[in-house]
Amino acid sequence: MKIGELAGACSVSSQTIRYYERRGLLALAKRDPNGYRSYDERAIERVRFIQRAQASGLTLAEIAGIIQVRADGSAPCAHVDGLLRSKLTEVDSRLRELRELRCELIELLERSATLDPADCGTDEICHILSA
Amino acid sequence: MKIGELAGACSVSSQTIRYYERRGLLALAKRDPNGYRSYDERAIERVRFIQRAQASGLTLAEIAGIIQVRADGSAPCAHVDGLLRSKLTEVDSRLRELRELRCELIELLERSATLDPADCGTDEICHILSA
DNA sequence: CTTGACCTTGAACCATGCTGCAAGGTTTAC
DNA sequence: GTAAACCTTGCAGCATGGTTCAAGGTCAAG
Repeated sequence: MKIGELAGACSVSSQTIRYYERRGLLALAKRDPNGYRSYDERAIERVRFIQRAQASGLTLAEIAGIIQVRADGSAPCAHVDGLLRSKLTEVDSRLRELRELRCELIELLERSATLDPADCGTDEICHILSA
Repeated sequence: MKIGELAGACSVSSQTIRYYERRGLLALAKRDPNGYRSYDERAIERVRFIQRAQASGLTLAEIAGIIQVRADGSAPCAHVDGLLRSKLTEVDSRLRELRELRCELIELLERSATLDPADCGTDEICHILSA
């Protein structure tokens, strides 16, 4: 399987595959006599793993870390569990921030609805966003 | 008022002030005979405006756009209202995404709690994140 | 035998909001 | 008079997850 076929099977670009290899997410590929990278079915599974991990909010660096633990011979379960927990904490605090931001935006929009643009003085930028 | 004083008054660095100038968020400052930038009180108000707009989730590019409308002589209220509305839409969809991600993380963590690391086969990276 | 589609490498570029550095000039305090 | 603390400029770098480019090699179809 050449790089383009692997990429197509996983709906990413060939460049992305090479990028994953550089980042240590994919092992150095075997090469055909012409120098082309050659992959087997397990490479598809590996890319899918990366995609599932990304969908769980893990960064490529974190995913590379998981793969490294496995490569070192241990089950990365405890490590993964820890990552998922801290990711949950991050998501929760980001959710709090966004909810606050949402409130702020609603307030500003209500204010905007009651203000007349004609009253927006030239000595300020815009009274909707004034102090 | 020199750049460091303005920066201190707004709790940002001098570099940030220069950066805002380069980005078109602050007008080119008047210069003292020695070449130092010289600001008046209104510069403080301007930086505070930028900070409030940022706290509302607007990007520096969007804030520069607002300032440009004002510089062109019009009240930017309608423009600001539009930006705030689209920002609310963005925040709402980001909230949806994060809530989904949170569910996904909870499910994975429940799964993690029921799986035994000893069952995590070497033919996969980690069964917590398997298909 | 040429055209087009694929493959190779390394490096630069994208957005975002700054921050840091180098190499100098100025001002203030002692 | 000298050292610290400010100011100037321009340019490079950070993190993130890729994308794009340049300049070439390989392969299959017609």
